[in-house]
Amino acid sequence: MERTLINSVSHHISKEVLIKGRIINLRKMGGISFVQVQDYTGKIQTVWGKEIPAKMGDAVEVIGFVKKDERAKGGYEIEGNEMVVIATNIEEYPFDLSKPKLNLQLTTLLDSRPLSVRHSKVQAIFKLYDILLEAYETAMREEGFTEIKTPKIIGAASEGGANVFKINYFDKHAYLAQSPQFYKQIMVGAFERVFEIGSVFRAEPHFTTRHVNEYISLDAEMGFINDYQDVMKELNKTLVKIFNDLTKKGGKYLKEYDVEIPEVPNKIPSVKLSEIKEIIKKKYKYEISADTDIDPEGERLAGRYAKEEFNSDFIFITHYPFSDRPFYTMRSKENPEETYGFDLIYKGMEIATGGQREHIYASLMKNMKEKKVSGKGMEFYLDVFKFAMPPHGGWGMGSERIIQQILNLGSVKEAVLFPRDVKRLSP
RNA sequence: GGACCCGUGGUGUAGCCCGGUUAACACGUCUCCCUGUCACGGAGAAGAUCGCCGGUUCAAAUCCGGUCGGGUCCGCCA
Repeated sequence: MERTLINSVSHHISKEVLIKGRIINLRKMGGISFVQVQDYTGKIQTVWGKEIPAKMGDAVEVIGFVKKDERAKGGYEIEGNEMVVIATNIEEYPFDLSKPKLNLQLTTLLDSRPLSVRHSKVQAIFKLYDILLEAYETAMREEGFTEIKTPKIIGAASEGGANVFKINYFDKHAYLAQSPQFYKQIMVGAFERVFEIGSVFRAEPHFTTRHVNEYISLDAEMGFINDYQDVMKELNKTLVKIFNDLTKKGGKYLKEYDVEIPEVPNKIPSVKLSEIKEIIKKKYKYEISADTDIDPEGERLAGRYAKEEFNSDFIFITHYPFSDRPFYTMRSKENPEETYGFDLIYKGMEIATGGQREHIYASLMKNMKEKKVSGKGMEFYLDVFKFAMPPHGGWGMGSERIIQQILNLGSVKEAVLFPRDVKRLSP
């Protein structure tokens, strides 16, 4: 007998079907029992008037008659005739999968990830993430971007910092890429518009709910731009598409977390860093010192300002000082202490960084000198600027942070299947 | 790197400040009852040397010291 997938059971009313899946709820009521079975397409209730050979969590095959019944969730159920246990638990589950909420400590949730991902509320996170990845890819392709994959084992740190993992590489040392920056810029010279969905590694010992040491960055880089605003417009357009898709295809997953996604504005408000500091000081009586970047509390307040003033969950902050940005950032023509670099704040948290890059070889050299970047090991990158690189820019966006913010997750680690942090290398 | 916080049955918590008979509650597990449950309901049972070591005390989950493990915020970032 052919297997029927649970989401198409309704097409087989009054017929006998075979379903396969996992028992995710089991209610014995005496003479009648209800067994909820889940496969990769959905859940359905099966009803039994006899003894059931399986227990909670078992993988089973069920043969039974499909009938419409308003008493069952979803309106359909299967009157079970035969149940075969395909695989059984030889140990007790460490927590109860049948409850709508798992109610676990983050540590427990992650330690038992192989089992906690079996809970539908946990699955919702990763189903939504799946939609996000597809949406980003589709949106970028529609805009003429070519998907690239760049090396994650590299010979020199792309941003000079000390925050790279050093690894052994045969008889040499190598580093794990903390960004595809150099490679995506190089590829602008070939394909003009490129994007990458890939892992980045950061060796920073942070202990927060918004950091992990390995995450998936949604990168893009585009050429022949007029200015940094072209980049922001493109990112804006991409976000509109992504969030539309998440709303359209992710409804049932969003519902698990009781959230709705408001529309992304067609023009996300944009404020200069120096201005937002003034606004936050005046409006919320919170002062950020003039010579530093905006701090997390400042970001939260910037998010609040965007909501109150523009009814937007998003806000761009532009013109970061050159001292805070990497050497390849294009400096402002009006004020060389400022750059054409921006951050994107979503619901009070930074989710993307981008900007226009310096494409003139001589200026790049000058900037490196000022920042005391040696350039050793990155000649392959620097030299490409001797060969007519067009004005260009791009962004890097934290994919897991988007999901964290959409679902209001307590930690970004909930949005990473097997997160890596200072303490966690397993599972 | 700086500051703060937490370790109690399988899970989530209470008790700790103000030391005192069988360490409490909820969920799960096991046994029994239940023909419309889906946070089912009812009756009963098992399950914890309170992270570890030492000290104070007649008496320590509780107070003190050490140690190990973990977390949060800040810095930095996505």
